[in-house]
Amino acid sequence: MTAPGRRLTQQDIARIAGVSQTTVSLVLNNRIDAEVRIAPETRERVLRVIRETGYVADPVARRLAERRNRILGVFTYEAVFPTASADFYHPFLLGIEECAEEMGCDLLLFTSARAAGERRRIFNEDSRVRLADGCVLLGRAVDRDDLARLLTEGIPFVSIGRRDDAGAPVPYVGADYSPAVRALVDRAAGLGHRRLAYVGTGAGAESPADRMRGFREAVAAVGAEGVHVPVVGRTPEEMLDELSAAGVTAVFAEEPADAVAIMHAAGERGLEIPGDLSFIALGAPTRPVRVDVDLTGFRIPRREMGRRAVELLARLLERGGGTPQELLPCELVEGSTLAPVRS
Amino acid sequence: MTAPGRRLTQQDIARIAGVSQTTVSLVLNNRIDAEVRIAPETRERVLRVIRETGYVADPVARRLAERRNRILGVFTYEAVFPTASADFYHPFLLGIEECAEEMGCDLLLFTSARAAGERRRIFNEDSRVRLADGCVLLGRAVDRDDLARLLTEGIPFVSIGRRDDAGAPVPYVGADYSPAVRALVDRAAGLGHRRLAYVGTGAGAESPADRMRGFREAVAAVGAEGVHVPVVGRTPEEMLDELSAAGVTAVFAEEPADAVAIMHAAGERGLEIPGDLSFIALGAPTRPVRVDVDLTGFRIPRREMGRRAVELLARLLERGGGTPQELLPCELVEGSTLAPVRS
DNA sequence: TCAAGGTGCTAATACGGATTATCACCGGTG
DNA sequence: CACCGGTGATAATCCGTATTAGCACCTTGA
Repeated sequence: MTAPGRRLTQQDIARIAGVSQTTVSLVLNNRIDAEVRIAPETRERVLRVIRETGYVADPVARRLAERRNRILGVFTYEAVFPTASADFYHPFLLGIEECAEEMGCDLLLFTSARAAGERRRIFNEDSRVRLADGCVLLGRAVDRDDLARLLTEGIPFVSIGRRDDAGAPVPYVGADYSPAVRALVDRAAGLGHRRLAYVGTGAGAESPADRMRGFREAVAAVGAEGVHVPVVGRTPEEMLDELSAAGVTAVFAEEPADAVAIMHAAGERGLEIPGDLSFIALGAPTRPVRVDVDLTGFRIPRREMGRRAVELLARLLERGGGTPQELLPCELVEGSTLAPVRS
Repeated sequence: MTAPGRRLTQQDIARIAGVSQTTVSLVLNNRIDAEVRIAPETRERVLRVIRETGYVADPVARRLAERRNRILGVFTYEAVFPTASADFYHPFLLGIEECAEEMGCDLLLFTSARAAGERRRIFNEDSRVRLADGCVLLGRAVDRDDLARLLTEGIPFVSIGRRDDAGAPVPYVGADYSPAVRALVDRAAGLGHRRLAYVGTGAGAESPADRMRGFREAVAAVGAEGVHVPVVGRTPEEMLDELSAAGVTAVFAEEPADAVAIMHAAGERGLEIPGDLSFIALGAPTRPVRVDVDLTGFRIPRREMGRRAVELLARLLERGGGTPQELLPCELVEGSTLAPVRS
């Protein structure tokens, strides 16, 4: 039926339908401007050939000529289908896929982006970001230089997760961590907690920084005392020691997995949770962990963030201009690990 | 540094360096064949301009000139990032991504493939399969007509999962279910089981049919008795009734989730597992299920299948021709739900 | 009978880079 | 001095699609 070797082109369609390549292009793009006219029967004939042959325009050529191919790129610094953090990224991708599907766009995963043995970079020897109309960035730590370059090169993109300026404002859809953390601190304070701890880095990327900021502000506002317990290179037991020594009654953990680990250590020491010690998880686990309690905290609207990012990207592509920046609210999760402080 | 409006082209570089666009291209591609020569000083001059301007070749134009995308399509009949069957498809995708990454290919997810409200089809009004160099097919039930059309249109593809001929042989990477099931039946027979049951459809798609075939052959070979217990529209209790009535001592379940459900029902009736009733799971769960026992059965080499599919597709694209068909062995899982039959 | 105006389509070109065919030049030969 | 082979570069094309300018052809009206 079809020639096995070569891909069908408009030229082929034109030849079969007995018209010019131009006509095929015009029919395909439904150009019925006053400028250009195609007789209904010609149009039908061309459409029939297209239907019969299953012709599809080459997206590359299309992109070269038109600057658009209805392909949205998805760049992730980590593998898209990882084993470890699958649960964390999955909802974002779900949202992205849903929205792309609704908009009739295909998704291009830049899996080729890794320079041999190294970390993925958006711009490697022959970066292919431009194959897509625009792209969505996903990943905990987005390279600052990559961001800057995306901006200066004018490549349309939306980052999932708030990003500070990188020479210029960065378009993003983020989770509004600060108010969520503040609300939880307020609630803890309302339950009598006066010595609160923030467990985590609280810095580095924007999202931990946002949480930390919310924590500090709220603690100051309610006149409580807040301590920062770093987590890198320390065992749950060590952290628990520090918490106990500081007389902390409510633990705010950046990473739920840490909360779980410390809770476990606390349980081993005979502490009751939340009676003796309350735990608040600030987000979703980024490493695999068995969560068997109903942690108090908030839900990162990951799926919605994915959707929104694609929506904003689409808007960027259509109308251009502007630097969309949105923070989506996190929904509080009641849970059962926050209780009134023991008198 | 970078021109704000337009992107630099080879033409620009050529103008600045005082050479032709051809020369720039030749220098860039390091063409030092005997055919083409560039004087060292000219080459240096061009390279300097490139360095100074930060010029990078437009990958789109590049792809147009070569005849390939280095884009591999991934077509899934269900959403790629589903909530329900995530666990089942994930390993395949993991393998696909790994391999694509190693080969420097990007992955195109055909998210646009769904006709409004309907099931996904490869060929809908404006199918975009041809966007990619070739594609990998994933999904339990692959549409027969779609397969046939892929074949007649000569679109390079590899199916994950064995497929029967669809007018012509279909390229695939499958799991070798039959021998795996046979081995398990042999083992059960060796433990004294004489009345075995196959729980599942055992037909429809190729993979259940392969399992059923393995079951039937092995049962016949060892001179045991095999019953087929259909599963559609029946409760675990009903199936358990049938199993008991037939005096079955070993249950081979196509779908581990069914095994778990029936085991649960059996437990409720005071049956001991595997003392009173053995269970063998023929694969991985395709619906979310809480598996708290260590099921005897086999492991579908999903990740390997994903990898292999991409490898074969790559080979198909390079050398062309041939219809690769491979079945990867399933690794037996010892587990703890198969025991000697009670005397 | 010829300009005016509309209709239906196509030739030419752009997009940015890769490739092929060709060309100008120079020193050395017969 | 005509010829030749090697050197260094370029003009011309091509890849597949979109767009623009323009060309035949047909009707109408004067």
